[in-house]
Amino acid sequence: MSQTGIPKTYDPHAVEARWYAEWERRGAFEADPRPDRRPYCIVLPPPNVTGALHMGHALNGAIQDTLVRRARMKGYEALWLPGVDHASIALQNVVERKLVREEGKTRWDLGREEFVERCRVFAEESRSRILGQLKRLGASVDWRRLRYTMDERYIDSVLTAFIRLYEAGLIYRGYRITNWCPRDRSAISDLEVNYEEVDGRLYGLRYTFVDGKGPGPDGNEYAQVFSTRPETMLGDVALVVNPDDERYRELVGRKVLVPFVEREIEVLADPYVDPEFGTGVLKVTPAHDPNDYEIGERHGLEPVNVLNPDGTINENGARFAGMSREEARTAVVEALSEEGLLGEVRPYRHRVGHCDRCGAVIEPWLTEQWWCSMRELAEPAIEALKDGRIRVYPDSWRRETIRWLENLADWNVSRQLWWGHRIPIWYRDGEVVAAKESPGEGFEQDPDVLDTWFSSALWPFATLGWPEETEDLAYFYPTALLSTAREIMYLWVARMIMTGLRFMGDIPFEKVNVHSIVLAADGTKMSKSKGNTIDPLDLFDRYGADAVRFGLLYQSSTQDFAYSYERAELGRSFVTKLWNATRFVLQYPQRGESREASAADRWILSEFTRTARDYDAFLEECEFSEAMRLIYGFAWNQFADWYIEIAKAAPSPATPRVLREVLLGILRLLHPVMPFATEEMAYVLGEQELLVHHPFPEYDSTLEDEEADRLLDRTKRAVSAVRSFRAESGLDGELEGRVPGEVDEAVFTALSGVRPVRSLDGARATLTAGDLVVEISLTEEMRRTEIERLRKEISRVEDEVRRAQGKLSNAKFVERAPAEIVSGERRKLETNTRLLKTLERRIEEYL
RNA sequence: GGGCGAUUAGCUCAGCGGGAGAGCGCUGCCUUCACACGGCAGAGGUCGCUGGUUCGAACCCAGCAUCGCCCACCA
Repeated sequence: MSQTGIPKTYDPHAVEARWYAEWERRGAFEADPRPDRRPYCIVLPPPNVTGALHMGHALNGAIQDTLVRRARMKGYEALWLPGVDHASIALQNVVERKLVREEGKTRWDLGREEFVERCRVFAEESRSRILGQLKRLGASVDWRRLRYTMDERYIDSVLTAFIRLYEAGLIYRGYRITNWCPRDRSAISDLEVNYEEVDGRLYGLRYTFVDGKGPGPDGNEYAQVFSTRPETMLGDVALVVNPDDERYRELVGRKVLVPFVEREIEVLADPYVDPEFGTGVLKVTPAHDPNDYEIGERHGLEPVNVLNPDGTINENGARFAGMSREEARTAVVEALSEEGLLGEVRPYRHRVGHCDRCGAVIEPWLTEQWWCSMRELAEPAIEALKDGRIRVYPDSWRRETIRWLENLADWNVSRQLWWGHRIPIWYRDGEVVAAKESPGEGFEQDPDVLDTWFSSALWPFATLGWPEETEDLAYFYPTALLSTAREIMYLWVARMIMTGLRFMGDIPFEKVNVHSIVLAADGTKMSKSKGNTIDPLDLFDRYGADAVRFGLLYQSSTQDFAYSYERAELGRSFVTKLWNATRFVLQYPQRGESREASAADRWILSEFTRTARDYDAFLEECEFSEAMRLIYGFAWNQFADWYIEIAKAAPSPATPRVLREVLLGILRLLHPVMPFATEEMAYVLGEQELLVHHPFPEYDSTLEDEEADRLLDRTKRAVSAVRSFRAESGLDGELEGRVPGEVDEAVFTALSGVRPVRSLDGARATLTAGDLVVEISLTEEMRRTEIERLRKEISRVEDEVRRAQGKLSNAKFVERAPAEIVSGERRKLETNTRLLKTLERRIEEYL
């Protein structure tokens, strides 16, 4: 404790909870349509109600909160709209695992209704935890407007969207090869499959001829193909070779036998086959491979399905029926081997699809699903990205998204899950009706639910009331910005653009900020299984929410970054520094004179307003790291290190006023980033109004003062030169010296400890700092060391002169370099030449 | 197989055409009345490699190396 009665170190814990409650109590984050103000809206990417917030949420929360608080201070009616996502497949997975773990039951043991109820309850609990975490972060969201993808109005939006697309012919039902997850017993979309390299095997499979025409072209009694999934041979309906493959000309049209199932199939010709791969013969299993399905279509082959939804072999698999896919693979290979039908088995590294949610190996499988036709939806989205109506930071992601949209396949929107929005399609005796509720007696609803991203895709307008034409929607849509990690650019962002343009006739947001992914401290991805996750709440406890937020923004860029605790420490030190600056300013009387500002006063105001301008511009361009570096540098290195020191040593009548004004300005600039600590400091300073309601500092050209800037720049250099000299020579105490021209004499004298004298006789040190010279009187004993020092200085300045001369003597440089660069070199040459003469004169005098 | 990005001080990262920067760490001095989560002064980089463009390259271009990440139906 000090005389101010305020602790030296800022303690975030009590302060944070207190201010958040106060902001809420005063409705500081509430926003409603107001015609007299411009709207600014950010919709929070809804966290999944599956668990807790992670570092990505913390970073993105810090980004959004910073932008929305800044907009609020700038006088916008700023709405940050919160919400959570029911996360269909993810939540179902979590609940299913819990069920097995705690009760040893599956979802089928419970039945659909009971299971969905369990999901609902789990979501409820998880959701309240997440909301609490958002408050800890300081998120300035309007809690009155909290939305949930499973609340009644939202469900209505989802069903409306589905039905409209269905009626427009953009949603249709169709048999296709889909990505089937046997563990979830559901189809998933292309985007939910992760391909991983695995070490597998290529098995040689032999099919004996059954047409009695004798051996094949290679003299064998069989045709051989290579497959990574031998168990799928049970569903083979043909073999194919390339029509141009000379080796197999005679093979086309012959019949072979599929072992075990005893099916006779034909060898066909199809250009899809690559003669270079394996034997150049391919087996065709239309029900279990997308390419085979296409080949089957071309040749009018009937697919044979050999799998059950859970991945076991079905009745078409003869004696393998009932086995799991893995067991069947082993068994088929063994059986082939016994019958002499197994060819070469080679190790083979290839990519295998895994379920994004549960990790199970995906089975391409022929099923009937609901599809959303994408081309018509994608076109306007591509346009909006191309013509810049939607800007993306960084721009490279705009181009990536366009590319993705241009190559977009239809979207499988149905899932054979229980937790989610039930598809609003009803059947009765071959009749199919799209309706939110049962169209009448005897209708049965489609059992499937919608892809969770189908509902998320409507987020920016469904949360504002769509399909109703609400005032909110009219006022806040299109929203200002969407901030997200790039992982969900396609999964979510691209789809919001498509649905926004489709249903609202306008883009959903003007800007997209694609932020970094926060990696673990070792530079790898954080994952629970690796145990390298960092819990933001732990960080808040250790460093305070403001420090963590500052650290995250300081490190945020377009590049992924390994989380570094140092950045949180940096933030914490910064908060403490500001806290102590506040304590310092508090010692001054609140009423300051407004007249008689010194050069130093004018200088810090000039620096401040420029900082405010550039800082704001960085935030506008989502350059958070740059913005943090800038404000940190100003507050610490200019305001605290120089101006506060000047205020102590050489104050003017206006200094108390300027100190307070600049400190408050810094607090205002930083409030969006570090809301709690800055609010507390403003409060401690006696500000009546909540900082939340203060105006954001604007650039004021009348504060720019070139003369003061130049004077203080020179003064600071002169002071530093003396300090360096003191450190090197070990000279303490007061010195006598000549004040160089064009420096603030009072400041120079006070901070350097040099007492000004008119003229110096005898030994003296000649210090240089850029273009200025400081002379300090010395004792005779120091003459020797000064000569040494001067020699070094001379050699340094000589190098400078040579460098400039070299450049200027290059005719091409003078001719082709921009005029200001050339004149800049001339100026340097001049000042250094003058400096050199001075130094040489001194050394001559001493020798 | 395509595409994108990275490689800068011991560490984590900025800078992206005109003389190499920050934080942490390190060295020396300073317990001076805002702050030792501090002050002052320092040390420390042939900016991955090889070519090219340019009066001038860490920065632009090409190639190479290493490491990431996306996308793609080769059995």
